Amino acid sequence: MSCEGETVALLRSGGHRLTPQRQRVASALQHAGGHRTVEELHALIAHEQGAPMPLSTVYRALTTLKELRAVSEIDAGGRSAFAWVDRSRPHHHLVCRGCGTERDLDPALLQRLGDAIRAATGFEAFLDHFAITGQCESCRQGAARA
Amino acid sequence: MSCEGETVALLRSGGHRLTPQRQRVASALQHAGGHRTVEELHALIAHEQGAPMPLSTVYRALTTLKELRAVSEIDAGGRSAFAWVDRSRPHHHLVCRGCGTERDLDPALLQRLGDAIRAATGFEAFLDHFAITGQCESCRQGAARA
DNA sequence: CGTACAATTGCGAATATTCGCGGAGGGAAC
DNA sequence: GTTCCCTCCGCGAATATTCGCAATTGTACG
Repeated sequence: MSCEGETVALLRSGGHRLTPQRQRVASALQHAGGHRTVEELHALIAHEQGAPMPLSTVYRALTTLKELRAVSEIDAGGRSAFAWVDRSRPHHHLVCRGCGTERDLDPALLQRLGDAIRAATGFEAFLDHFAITGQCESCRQGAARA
Repeated sequence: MSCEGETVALLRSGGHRLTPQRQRVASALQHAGGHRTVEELHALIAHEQGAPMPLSTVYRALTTLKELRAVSEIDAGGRSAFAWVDRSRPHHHLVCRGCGTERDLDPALLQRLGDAIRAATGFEAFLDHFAITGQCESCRQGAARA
């Protein structure tokens, strides 16, 4: 993965400092892929990079990266999970409250929402990575019957 | 506020039990209005209802009420806040990451998103009360200049 | 109205997340 | 390359949130 360069540029962009800790957290999340909890990242960092890092530093690095929109936080059923954001390929989740299944949502729909918000209010919504809860079709039918 | 009847019906609906604790938490949130933290609700319950209640019970009642879509949870800058949901009058927030200001968003825009999701996937999105982060117009212009 | 059963509460302990502080180190200016 | 300032890190403590378990209590049923 061509991460180093991207990350460096990103971190520098917001007036934030480029520190090894942030690079390590970013690298861990990029290589792990998908949604990862803080605990998972903490373990990955310790195992795969040789040296451990205090948990609080992982939290702080993630907070900073989140401000830069380099990572997104998603509330995955109680514990929060983080994912590296690929802004060129946004993706979103539909999470069913009934059965817990999760499917992806066409990003175009959310982009349309973003455009509408911008047109109506001048506000630019950050819609890189969203989780929308609701009820899937089969659960809805099951609930209607009961 | 005509709360008692509504709340009773809501609580019974999901196969959940109607307990005094849940009624008290619901009542506190309804009468307080707006977004409230757990700590605020805990204090309100103790003061205005005479008897205190363990914090963990407040958390659990809120979790249950959230499942029933009677309350919504919003991440208000680190600590989470809860609000009573009036499903007949959904409202949403645009929160600027730059200056922190917050404004309401026309619910029709989100309703359109919900309709689109339903048409495309059969999934019914719960869009009663949403917070969307982004950048307001003035902060955007300020950022562009820098 | 009494009984039985399962959901719920209260309590305290476990876990998750944030914070404050003093020292260390990034990076802009010379 | 050196200096200085200011942000950031590591650490431990403070907070916030969840969990386990025994006792309680809604609710369905007879």
